[in-house]
Amino acid sequence: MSAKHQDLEIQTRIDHILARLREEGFRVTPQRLAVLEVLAASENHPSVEAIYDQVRRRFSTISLATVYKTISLLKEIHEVLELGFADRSSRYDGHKPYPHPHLICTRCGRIQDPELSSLEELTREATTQTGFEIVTHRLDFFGLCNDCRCEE
Amino acid sequence: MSAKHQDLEIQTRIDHILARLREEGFRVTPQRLAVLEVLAASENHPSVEAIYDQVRRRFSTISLATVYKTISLLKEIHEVLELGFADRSSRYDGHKPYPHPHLICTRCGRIQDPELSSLEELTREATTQTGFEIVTHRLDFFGLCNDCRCEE
DNA sequence: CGGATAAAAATAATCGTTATTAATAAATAA
DNA sequence: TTATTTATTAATAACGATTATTTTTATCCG
Repeated sequence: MSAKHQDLEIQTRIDHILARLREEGFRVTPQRLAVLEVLAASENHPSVEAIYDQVRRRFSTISLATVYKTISLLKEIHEVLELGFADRSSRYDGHKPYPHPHLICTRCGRIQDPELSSLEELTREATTQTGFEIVTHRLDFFGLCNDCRCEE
Repeated sequence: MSAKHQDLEIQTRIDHILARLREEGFRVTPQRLAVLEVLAASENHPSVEAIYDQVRRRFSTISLATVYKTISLLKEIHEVLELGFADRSSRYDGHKPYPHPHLICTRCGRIQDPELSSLEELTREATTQTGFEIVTHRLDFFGLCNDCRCEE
């Protein structure tokens, strides 16, 4: 994928979220724009701290609370996906704000999105077996990514 | 399953964990016994608070910190599975202390264990697609259990 | 038993997140 | 445009679940 094409994709995503904010009656402020720009541009499911650090480079006076509030707002309008982990840390996905599987490298922290065609079948199996009406899910695989596996 | 049979199963589980504690060189104290008895008897993936409340009925002087420490110890020797959720709450499974799928009712909080045969296939798919060496996983389905679905 | 030392109780500290409040700025009306 | 309304921000206090600390107690093993 060319750099130009990627820039376009990012801008499209930003525009979409801006439209969603207006649509829901929320104001578009420089702080919100800065946060969602970081989320749209980031390829690495950043943490709140990582977002805060990035945003501060261009917006030195922004408050950490504002970052939290903005992320919370984006969650509310379903434009960001929160990945909370057992160790109480959270990472955020601003690209695909709907449930999908993740592969998490326990060595370098990298998070990758696989396309798993058999997930649908698995959901069906769970439904028929238990009588649950399944609304959403969360699926994480943990292990070593290709790079870390070779370095060890 | 008869009540007697269930009692036997619970006792077997308790004995196993006690053996594991001794094996690892940890002492068996009345507090630890009380906590793991609750974990072994509970069918409902209890929270720390729920365990604390149960234990206190028979052991009124036990400290909350002791409950935390005991659970942490049982995690360490891989005899309890912690399920940490995005809202920072945690529930504990003392029956199957290895990764397995869960169905969580978002209305009543009930947690059920399905047997999903296609999970193995899914893991294979993730491995071949990404080059990850998968070590463990976490899979939760959220929705309405059979009872709650009918009551709504 | 008795001593070494792990574990428990009580409580203080920690830390990520949320709530509060006064100041600011965006939207709207005049 | 300017005034007015009200959402949003910044700064910081508060919160709460978990962890660390310290003193006391109790288990284990010879």
